[in-house]
Amino acid sequence: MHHTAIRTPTWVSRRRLLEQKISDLHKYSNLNHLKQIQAQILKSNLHEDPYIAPKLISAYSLCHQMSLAVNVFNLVLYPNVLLYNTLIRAYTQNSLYTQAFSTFFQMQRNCVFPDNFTYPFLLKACSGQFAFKQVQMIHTHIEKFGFSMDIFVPNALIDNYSKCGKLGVDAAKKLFDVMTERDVVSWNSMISGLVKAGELNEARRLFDEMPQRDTVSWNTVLDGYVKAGEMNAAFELFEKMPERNVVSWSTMVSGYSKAGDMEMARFFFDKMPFKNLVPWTIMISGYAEKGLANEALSLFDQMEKIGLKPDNGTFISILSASAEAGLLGLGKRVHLSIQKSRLRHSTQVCNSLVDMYAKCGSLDKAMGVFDGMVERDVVSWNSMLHGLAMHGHGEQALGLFSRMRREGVRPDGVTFIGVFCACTHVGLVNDGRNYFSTMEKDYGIVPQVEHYGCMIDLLGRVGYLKEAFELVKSMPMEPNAIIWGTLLGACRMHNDVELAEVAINQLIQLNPSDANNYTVLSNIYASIGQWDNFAKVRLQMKGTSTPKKAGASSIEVDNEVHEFTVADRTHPHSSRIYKMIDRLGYHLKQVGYVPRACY
DNA sequence: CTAGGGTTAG
Repeated sequence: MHHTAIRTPTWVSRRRLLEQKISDLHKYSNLNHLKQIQAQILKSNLHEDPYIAPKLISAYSLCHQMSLAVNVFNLVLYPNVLLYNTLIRAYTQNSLYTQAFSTFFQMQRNCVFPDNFTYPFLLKACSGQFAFKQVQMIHTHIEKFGFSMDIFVPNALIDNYSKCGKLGVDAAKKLFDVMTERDVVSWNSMISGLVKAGELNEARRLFDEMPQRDTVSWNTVLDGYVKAGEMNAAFELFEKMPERNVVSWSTMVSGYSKAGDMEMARFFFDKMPFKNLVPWTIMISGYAEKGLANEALSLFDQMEKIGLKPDNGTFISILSASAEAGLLGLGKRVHLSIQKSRLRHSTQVCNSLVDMYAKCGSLDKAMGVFDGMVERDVVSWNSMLHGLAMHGHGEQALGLFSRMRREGVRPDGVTFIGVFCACTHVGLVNDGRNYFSTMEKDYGIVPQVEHYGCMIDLLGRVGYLKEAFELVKSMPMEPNAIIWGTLLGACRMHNDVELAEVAINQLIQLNPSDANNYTVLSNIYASIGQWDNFAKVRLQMKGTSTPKKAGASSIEVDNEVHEFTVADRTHPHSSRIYKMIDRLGYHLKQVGYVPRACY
């Protein structure tokens, strides 16, 4: 060997060094480190390098820094298919499906053609995220380019189609029927779509027709029975299965829990040969939903004791159940566990915490979590806004809305529901009307039936019944039962019998089998002395059935939830409770409260 | 492809 070794030119070594650093990026996910490297890349003029730019985008994507990732992308003058694929994948990794979708079309506008990787990134990672029309557009493009692809693409299309409602399932069926070659995944995806659409019989027919079935096929049909609440049929199928995995067992646990049979759920849970986080989550959330805080708490402790680390799904699921049932104690316990975990800064988890605290009435704690968040998305703002509005802090809620706009967060349709809810609670009719008229003009949000509902409630409550009714008539969509119900509520408040009759008749038309509506209508006729109409309605009523379960309120005392319905005397301290209510009623009347008139 | 999962008027 010569004593003077051949030196690598500096730019090559620098490039190699950078490449090495970039390859190691995923190990650190350290943002400062990343920015340093990007600066070096820019200095070396390597940002257009078809190998380096995608690596950098992926690294930023892993750090959830999509705006920085997009910056890298925008620096490249002529992005190629690899770069587009990387960006699409980065978007899907960060749950930004709309952006992934538009990037897909942007690449075609720029005459960069999708390759065999583009569709898998788009379809697989976004499975269940696209609306029917979007899947249809992707489908059209695939057919236009006429790729000769493996079975993966049609399978992914069926999967995506079958996750967007009835229309989607029909499209999936069509595609499934024309496929010349099908594997077990094609069948399973199709069956899963039918199960989701509630077409259980059709799903079962296909299942029986399959040339061969794997455990997924069995699990899918099992889930179909569970979703239909047919636990006996589910049990029968479960016993027939040639092989059961953790999903099969979890499906059974979930089914019994949803059916309210926690003993059977626990029986299956205890019998499972292997448990991952999912059955633990199902079981704990199941207990929580039913208000069984102690059972939920002890199981949560047990899960942590055996060394299982809850993931964000576990946290979110249990928190949502705690919020629903008002279990502040359980929620606090979960919060403690979150603070100790590496998920303490997860936006999704914090959003659930905000919602839980707000729904449990602990607004200070909700605000504390909200203020401590490193990154807030629109859901965070919506949760906090709605929490404030729900508990009567209308002004604070509207204040939060202006803060949201100041910080440059784009409100969405849900935000406005919170805003209207706040206006309703403070009685700010003019503000509500203003927000309603500007939401489309200034924010590009087309009012949906829900927004009309809020406005009708707002107008109706303060007695602007005519205006509320005009708004109902002006709706671009068919008013649903909730709209008429809201209007009816307003009529009740302000004793407008005529309009109440209109509303209730609409309700009966929409849902002729609901006996409740006939009762209300007959009471209206009774109250104005139209006894012939009263008799007519009572006669109509006889043909209907299904009295609904009475609405219930609940309160948590010492980790135990007590539920109450109208005229409930089942509680052991019932007489003391009613004595207290009477005293409260007396005091309320003293200060001028007039109970609302009821039909 | 199958089991748990964040905000939504009355």
